[in-house]
Amino acid sequence: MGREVTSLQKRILGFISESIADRGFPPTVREIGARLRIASPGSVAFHLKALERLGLLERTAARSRGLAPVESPLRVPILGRAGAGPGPIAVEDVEGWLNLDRSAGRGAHFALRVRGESMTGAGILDGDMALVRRQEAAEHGDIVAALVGEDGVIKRLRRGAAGWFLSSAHPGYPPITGAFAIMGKVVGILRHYEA
Amino acid sequence: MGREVTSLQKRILGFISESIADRGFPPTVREIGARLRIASPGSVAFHLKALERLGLLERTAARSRGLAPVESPLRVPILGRAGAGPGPIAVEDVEGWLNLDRSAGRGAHFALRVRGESMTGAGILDGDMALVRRQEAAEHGDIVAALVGEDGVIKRLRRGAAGWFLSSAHPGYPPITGAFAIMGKVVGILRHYEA
DNA sequence: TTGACTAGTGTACATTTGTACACTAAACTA
DNA sequence: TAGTTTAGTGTACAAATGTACACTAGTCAA
Repeated sequence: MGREVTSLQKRILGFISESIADRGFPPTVREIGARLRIASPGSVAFHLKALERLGLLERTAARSRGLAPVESPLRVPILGRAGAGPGPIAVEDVEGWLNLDRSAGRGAHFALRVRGESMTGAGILDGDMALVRRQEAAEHGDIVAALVGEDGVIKRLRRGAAGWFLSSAHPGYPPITGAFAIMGKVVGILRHYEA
Repeated sequence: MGREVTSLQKRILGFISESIADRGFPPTVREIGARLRIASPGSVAFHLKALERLGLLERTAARSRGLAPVESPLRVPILGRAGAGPGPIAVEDVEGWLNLDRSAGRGAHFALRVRGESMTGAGILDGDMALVRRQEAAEHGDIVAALVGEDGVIKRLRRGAAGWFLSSAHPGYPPITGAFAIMGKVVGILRHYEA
């Protein structure tokens, strides 16, 4: 079995992601075969085994549809230059894929709604969702979720002469130099515009 | 069949989401039964039918694992006030669930990487991903992805005395009053902090 | 007291499904 | 020339799987 993914294998992986995005569940071996004109289930199994070996696919043995692309199944095409007009998106316009990462659901992350204007200078607005990876420490300059008394806040962690402190990114908000506990590091910001 | 979801049905829906988050694919009728101590597959089917009828579950008939919760399977807990320390997140701290919506993958959306500082005043930074819903028109005040010549840009759509134009949100960037085509409306912003 | 609804058991069955095996064939490499 | 890799067909089979059906039982409202 090869060390590099073939174009057919890429198409198989793409079809699996497409199936998950469209229907909510992965295809069967035979559904893959039907789409990619592979008549024999054994031949599809061969490619799935190769994809698993290459670390591009997780499989659950002997389970129907036991396929999970390692790159998230929630993929949105990232457009490069053009891509005008309605209709399907042309393949040549797709620069890559945005993965809304499935690993975020695995317990290591949580979300915190941002309250107030104290971080607008860093592009974090009131109402944004901060995606936080739980960890007890962070580095100078990281944006973190911290617990100050009873309140969870989103601030930038800094180290000064007097030790660690939390700084805001908006005029009029003084740094927090008192006691605080780090809940985790902010790894992403998600904002939703209504309607 | 009832008009309201029962607590058992909620647990079934939760288990389906859990299965997808953990393994990448939904459970079978019998797997649901095994987890929730329902011995008969017919009984599980009864609840799945009820969930479908209530609009909480999409089903693909006669397909193994043909289950897709309407609320996205990619769920991250949103914490309310407390929730400090390591370890599992306490149920009483969870304010709700952030759904990284599966519908985003269904062809109606694409992503565009934001280039430049022209929208920093609206909290949209260089390098952010804009999640765009494809549509040909938008309303006054909407943030849109538009095509100006060959370039895709993220701007705020406005209507003035002289007609529609695109405005930036940063000093020194003049409005775009020439020809442009709307590619879609920006429905979300996703930012990823590395490491 | 009848009906509707929730909740369940047990059985049955036709398909679906993953996997295994034997075999073929082209392209490339050592 | 022999071996490896990619790519495929066809067949077979046990197990998994969705669905259907007949039946039971408790609760609650009309």
